[in-house]
Parts: sequence; structure tokens; C-alpha cells
Amino acid sequence: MEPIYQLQADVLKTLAHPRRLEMAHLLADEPMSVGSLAERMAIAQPNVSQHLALMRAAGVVDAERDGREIRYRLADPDIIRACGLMRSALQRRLACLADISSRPAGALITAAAGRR
Amino acid sequence: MEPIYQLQADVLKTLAHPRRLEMAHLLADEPMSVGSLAERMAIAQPNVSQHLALMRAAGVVDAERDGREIRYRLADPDIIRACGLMRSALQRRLACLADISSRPAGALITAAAGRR
DNA sequence: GGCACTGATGCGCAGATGCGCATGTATCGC
DNA sequence: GCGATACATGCGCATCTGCGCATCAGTGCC
Repeated sequence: MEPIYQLQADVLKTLAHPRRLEMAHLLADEPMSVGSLAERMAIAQPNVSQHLALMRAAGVVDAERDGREIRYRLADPDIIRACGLMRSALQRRLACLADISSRPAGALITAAAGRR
Repeated sequence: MEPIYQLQADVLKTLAHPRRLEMAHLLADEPMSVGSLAERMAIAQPNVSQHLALMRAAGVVDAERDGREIRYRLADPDIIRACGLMRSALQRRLACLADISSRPAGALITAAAGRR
């Protein structure tokens, strides 16, 4: 199997979590400290730290110490750009769904069931 | 939390597996039956079937019966296009790495993070 | 109907994930 | 050095995944 699939799967797995996705989104706007992220997202600091450690290991974000804070930022904007494209596609799909919401689901998002 | 993050996380999670990624890649080239996929990828048919079921539930692929075969194809090429963009970005990173060093493959990701 | 073929599903197990919680570690001001 | 601040890490637990295996279900052909 092409190694690129394994690498990409690792990166995707890292991004495949709502909170990490939101983190990436926030960090795309501006670099931020762990505490700021925890506050903005209203979740526990150790949890934020763990997610960031994963993203760091996958090369999605970079960390840099700044005084007693540690500022995280996106390591590769291209990756998150691709993410943004996907999000657009999904939003089109959501809009389309909302448009004809009374339809035998079929192809479109059984995950729409996921839309809670 | 924005619901779009949950939806996208579900799709990403579906794609975050080397085999499913390869499947998506193969299906992007041409629609294919379960058996063909199993043969091309040299993995067991039930395994292929399970992966396809997941991708189908996430709306990544569509299924259509054709005689006694069932042909799968990509449901939303845009999503896989975004995937392709990400892959390009990662390949650039790989190339950059190969340029610099001959490290053990396991260190690739973190090394890549370090290199940027 | 009977049979071969194609694909789906159920089961069990080993390994991975996400989280809360408590605790460890590095930096700054005094 | 000491305390406070800002993150990281280890642990335990409930849950989820991926896989092999055996088996079930739908279709076409005789």
C-alpha cells in the first residue's frame, strides 16, 4: 500500500474530531495559547492539551513557547485549506438537504441522522 | 459547537483509514464492484464490504445494483478533491523530508512537523 | 426449485480513543 | 528559594474500531 495513504490517514484521523476541527479553525484565525483555547471552547485544559499533543504529533500544528505561555499555530495552512474545501462541499449538501428534507434519505447522510 | 464540525468529523473519520482512502482513490478512477475492489486491494471481501458500508453511511459513496454485482461510486467528487489537495500538500512535505534526511519512517510525521 | 455467485451481516477479540482526574514540570515575579 | 501561573503527563475506565471467521441474503441461470 502506498505510504502516502498511511500518512494521510494519520492526518485525517487527527482532524476527525469535532473539537480538534474547531481548534484548527480557531488556530487558522490566529495563533493561540492553550488557556485561550480552553476558554474559547469551554473545555478542560488537560483535554485541550491532549488534543493539541495529537495534532502536534501529526504535524498539523506547531508550538512555540512565549514566556510562560505556549502559542500554537497551524503548521501547514494548505491542509486546513483542503479541510475548508471539504466543509464547503458538506455545507452545500446540508443546504440541499434542508431544501428537500422530506425525502427517503438514501445517499445523503445517514450521518444526517448524525445531525443532532 | 457548530454542527458542521460534527458532520465533517464524521466524514473525516470515515476517510481516516488507509484502506478506505485507497478505496476512495480507486473509486475516483472508476466505479467498481465489491469483488473488484477486494481483488485490486488484496483484502478479504467481508472487510471490503464493511468499509464500504461505513463510507456509504457517511455519504461518501453510493451503491447501485447492476445484475448480481453492486457497483460503488463516489457520491461527492468534491470531497475527494479536497482529499487530493491534502494529499498534494503532504507529498510536498514528504519530498521535502526525503530531501533532507534518511530517517526511519516512523519519525516522518514528527520530523515533518519539526522541519517547518 | 436448485445451484452458483456476489455481497451483507453477526460475533468475538485485541487494540485504540476520549475523557476526567490527579499530579508532574517549566517559567515568571518576588 | 518560593509561590503562582501555564501546560504536560500518567492513570483508569467506558467506549469504539478493525479484523477474521462463519453465516445469511439477494440475484441470475439451468
